[in-house]
Amino acid sequence: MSVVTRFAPSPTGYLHIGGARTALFNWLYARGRGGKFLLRIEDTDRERSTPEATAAILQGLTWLGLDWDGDAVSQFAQRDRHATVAHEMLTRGSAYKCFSTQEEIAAFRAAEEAAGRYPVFLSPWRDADPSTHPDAPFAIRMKAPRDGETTIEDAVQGSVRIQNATLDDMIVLRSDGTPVYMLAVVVDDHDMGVTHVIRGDDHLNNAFRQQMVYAAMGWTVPVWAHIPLIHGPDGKKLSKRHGATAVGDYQLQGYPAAGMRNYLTRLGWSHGDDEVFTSDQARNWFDLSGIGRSPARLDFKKLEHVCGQQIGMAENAALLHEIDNFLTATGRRALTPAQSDLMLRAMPHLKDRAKTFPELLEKAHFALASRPIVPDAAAAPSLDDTGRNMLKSLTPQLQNAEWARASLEPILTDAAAALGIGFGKLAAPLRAALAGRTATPSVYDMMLVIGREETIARLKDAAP
RNA sequence: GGCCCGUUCGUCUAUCGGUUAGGACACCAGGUUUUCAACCUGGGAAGAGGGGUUCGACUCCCCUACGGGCUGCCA
Repeated sequence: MSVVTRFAPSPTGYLHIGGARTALFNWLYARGRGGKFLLRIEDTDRERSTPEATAAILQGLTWLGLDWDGDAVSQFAQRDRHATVAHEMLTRGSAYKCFSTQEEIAAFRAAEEAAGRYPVFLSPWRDADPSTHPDAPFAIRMKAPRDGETTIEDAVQGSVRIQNATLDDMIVLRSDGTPVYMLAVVVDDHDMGVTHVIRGDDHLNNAFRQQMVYAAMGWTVPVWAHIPLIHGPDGKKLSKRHGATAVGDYQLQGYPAAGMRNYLTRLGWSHGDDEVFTSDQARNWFDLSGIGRSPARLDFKKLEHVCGQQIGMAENAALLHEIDNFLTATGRRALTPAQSDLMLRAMPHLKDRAKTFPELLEKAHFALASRPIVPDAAAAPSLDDTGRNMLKSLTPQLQNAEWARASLEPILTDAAAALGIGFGKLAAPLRAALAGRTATPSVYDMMLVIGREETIARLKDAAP
């Protein structure tokens, strides 16, 4: 049996980090098994669903590199099919027409709660004769078993059992003829051939009722896998006050998608002691059995560490491409061809020193800036009289040097020795002149990347 | 309130009855160093509590505590 998974967000806002991880798990599971990963937009709540939200979700998935098979399916578009199934349940006797009004039900609930009881509404129409109300509006309720128990075999949580008596007969079709989410999910999952339902823990309780719909229709129940939710650093449910909860926020802050994927994959899932891995490894290793049972907290420090590792592992050209996208996404000017060229040559010296793109860009300043190089506040003090004099005596020696690290190194170390100072003292003004920054790659690497002419020109700019 | 789920270092986790309870991030100390990043060495740091079962429990069972989820003609 070929694996089919899906991600089914409701388009009521941005792509939440928790949703992103759910999508990632589904994607990983399907992609690692040559299966399909489908996308369904649960837009049946017409009040809250917006096309902007749908676009934001697709954009977030795309940025994360989670590609889906086929077009995104609109749940709302399937409403007729859902209604047909509800009526079929009626025909099969696994559902019935309920003429109780919402007011009656609300009143019942209020009374039960006031009496300190748990309000399970038992419709009086379950076994009544519907022909007594030929023209009255009705909702269709599923006829759920009243006794016994229902068990869910969950790939993460194990066997979960519930007493059927605690469940009421859920509505599957509203009195206005529209289907309810609980029915729509089951019908859609069945129609789309979904074999594995991997979703948040918050749906675990829903699975019981959904499983009853599968049973009523004689459909094959998918493999359930309810994964624990993500919590904020304080252990509470992740919310806006914890800072970034939208994947778009992370993109804008310059975290690499590969790092996000790696971190999110490892959050709540493990493969022995492996912490940093490639996408191929993630796909090959990912399995439902490695998913933990308790909620995990977001740890930004570890996220950054993993991102740093992923930047270091990335191909130079791919990194440059991502930086271009980052610049565009944050509304900044794209790199010129000349800047891209220098950036590419500088990349080997940059990618091991940065955890995020802004950090990498900052360290790439020497390659991106053009003369005259204006030192920032931290670098400027190095270009005092002493510093400038050092540069003045150094410049002529570079004029005819062979432009390779092996020959530049003795020149600089000898120069420092001649001045009776440590190399660090010489490197500071050099760094300030070449980059205008204090955090940069090695001075040798910078000189080699920008070349002799540019190096000497910058030194002369700083110490005329 | 009821039902369901969970609980190993600060955090993410390994362990699937027998380990000095391992790794990673973070932290502390030392080293290296050309800034940043990195790197090397060392260190502190955990089985929520209580009962069982067992020769032996982090591991299996029960209770309590705490945390979370659900409890709609929302999704």
